[in-house]
Amino acid sequence: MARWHEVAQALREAVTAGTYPPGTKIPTEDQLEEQFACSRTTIRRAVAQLTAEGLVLPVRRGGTTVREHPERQPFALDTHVYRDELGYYFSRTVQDLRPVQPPTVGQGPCPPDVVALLGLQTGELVIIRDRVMGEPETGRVVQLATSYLPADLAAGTVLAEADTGSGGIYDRMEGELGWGPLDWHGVIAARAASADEARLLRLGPGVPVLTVTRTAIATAGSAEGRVVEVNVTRRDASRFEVRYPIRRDV
Amino acid sequence: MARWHEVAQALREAVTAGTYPPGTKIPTEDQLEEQFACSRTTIRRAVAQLTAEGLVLPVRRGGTTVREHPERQPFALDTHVYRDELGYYFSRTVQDLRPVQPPTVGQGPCPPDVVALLGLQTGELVIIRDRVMGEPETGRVVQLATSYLPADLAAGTVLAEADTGSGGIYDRMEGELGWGPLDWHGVIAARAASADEARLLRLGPGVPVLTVTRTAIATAGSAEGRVVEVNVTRRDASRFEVRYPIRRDV
DNA sequence: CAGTGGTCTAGACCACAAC
DNA sequence: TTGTGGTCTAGACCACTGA
Repeated sequence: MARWHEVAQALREAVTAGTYPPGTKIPTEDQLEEQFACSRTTIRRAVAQLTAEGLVLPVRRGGTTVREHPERQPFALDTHVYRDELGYYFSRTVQDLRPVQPPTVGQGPCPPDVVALLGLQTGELVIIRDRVMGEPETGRVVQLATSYLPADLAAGTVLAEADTGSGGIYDRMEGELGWGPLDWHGVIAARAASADEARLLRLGPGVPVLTVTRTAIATAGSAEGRVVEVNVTRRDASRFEVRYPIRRDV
Repeated sequence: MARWHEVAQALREAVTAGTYPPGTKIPTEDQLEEQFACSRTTIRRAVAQLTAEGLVLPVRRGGTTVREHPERQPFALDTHVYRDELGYYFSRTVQDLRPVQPPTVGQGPCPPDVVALLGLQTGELVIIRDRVMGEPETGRVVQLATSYLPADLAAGTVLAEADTGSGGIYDRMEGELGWGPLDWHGVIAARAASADEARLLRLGPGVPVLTVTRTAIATAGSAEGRVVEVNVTRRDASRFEVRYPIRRDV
C-alpha cells in the first residue's frame, strides 16, 4: 500500500475516532511530515484525499480544519409543485434559506451541459439568473441556483430584469407572456465542484456536489413546446441528500 | 492563475474541442511536460484534476485515455415497487444489467454510515450481500449493490445463504419469516468513490459516485418495526443521473 | 507580519500491463 | 521486455490571511 494511503487512513481514523473533533485543526503539514516521517509531498497527497472526501478543509494560514460531518440533511425531492399567492414552490421547505447576496442577472454564452436541454446551438446567448442562498443565522452559503433562459425568448422581457415581480418568473411566463401552463421535470446528478462552486460553498477542489436540474417547458403561446428555463441547483454532496418514499403499486 | 490550472484548462478545451476524441489517448506525461514547458509534477496535477472530473482515465503503461462522455444515462427513480411471479422490482429496467461475478455473501462489521440506518451499535455484525453488475455485451462493470442485514435477525436463516431462492430476500422476509408487508424508502446522495469502488468501476480516485440507498422496514412478526435491510447501489456519477417527473398539485 | 497551505522544480525508483 | 503512469524525496519560493 502506498505511503500516502497509509497516512490518509491513519488521519481518517484519527478524525472518526475523535482525536481531532469537528471544528478543530489537524497538525500542520510540517508537523505531520515529522510525525509520519515522510516528505511533505506525501502528506499533501494524503490530505488532498481527505479533502476530496469532504472530511477536512485546508485554509491558507488558517490550518486544516476537520469539517462538521453530521448526518446528511434532507433535501426534499420536489416531485410536486405547489402554488400559493406568492408563487410556485417545488419543495416544502426543509431548511430555511435566504439570499446571501442580491440575485444577479446577466447574459452570456450557454454552458455546454445546458445547451442540449434548452435545444439551442453551441455559443448561443442565454439569460443567466444567479442566486446564492445561505443559512439565515450564520450566512453560511449552502446552495447555489442558476437559471438559464433562451435569450431569443427572454431578452427584452421582464424575465431579463432583476426584479421579476410578485410570483417570480413562472407567474410572468404563465401570465403576461401566455406560455402556460408550464410542464416541469427534474434530474438529480452529481459531479465534481467547479472552482467557483468550491469557493462559494467552501469546499475543497474536486469535492462532489449534488445537482438538481429542473426544466420548464411551455405548452402554449409563442414559446409552445420550447424549453423556456433550465434551473440548476447545487449543494455540497457530503452534507445533503434527496429522500423519497417508495409506494407499493401491487 | 496557477500553472496547473492553465494546463488543465488547455487539456480540457482540447478534449471538448475534439483534438483528443473519446477513446483516444492524450500525450504521455513526458510529452506534455515538453509541450507545456513545465515539470512533470505540474502536468500530473493537471491530469489529476481532469481525472477527478471524469474526463480522462489514466492507466499504467496504457497511457491516459479520454473517456466516453455521452449524455448521462437515466437511472430511473424507484418511487414505486412492482411485483410479479419472479419477485419485487424497484425500477422499470432502463438498461439491462447482468451479474459480472456471482453474488457474494459474508458476515462482517457494519460500515459507519449504515449503523444508524439499521439501528445497531458500532461494531455489531451484519450479513453483507454483494452484487457486481455490468453491461451484458461488454461485461463492463457499471453498478455495485450491497445489502446489509442485521446479523441478529438474518444469521442462520435463508437470508444468509448464497441462494435465497425464487423471488429473493423480500419474498423470504414476507413469506417464511412473516415480517411483511415491508415498507421501503429511498435516499439519493453522492460521495467520492472508495478505493474499491474506483477499482471495480474503473474510476480515478476521488471521482464522485451516485448512491441510491433503499431501506426496508418490517411491519409484522419478530422483526416488527426493525430495519431489516439496507441496500446501497452505486454508479459512476459522470455517466448516470436520476430522472423524475414533477406533478402539479394545484 | 509571519506562518500556513499552494505551487513548482528536478530527479529518482518502482510496479504494472501492453506490446 | 519496456514504456507508462504511480510514488516519493528535498528543496525552494509564493500568496494569502488569521493571529
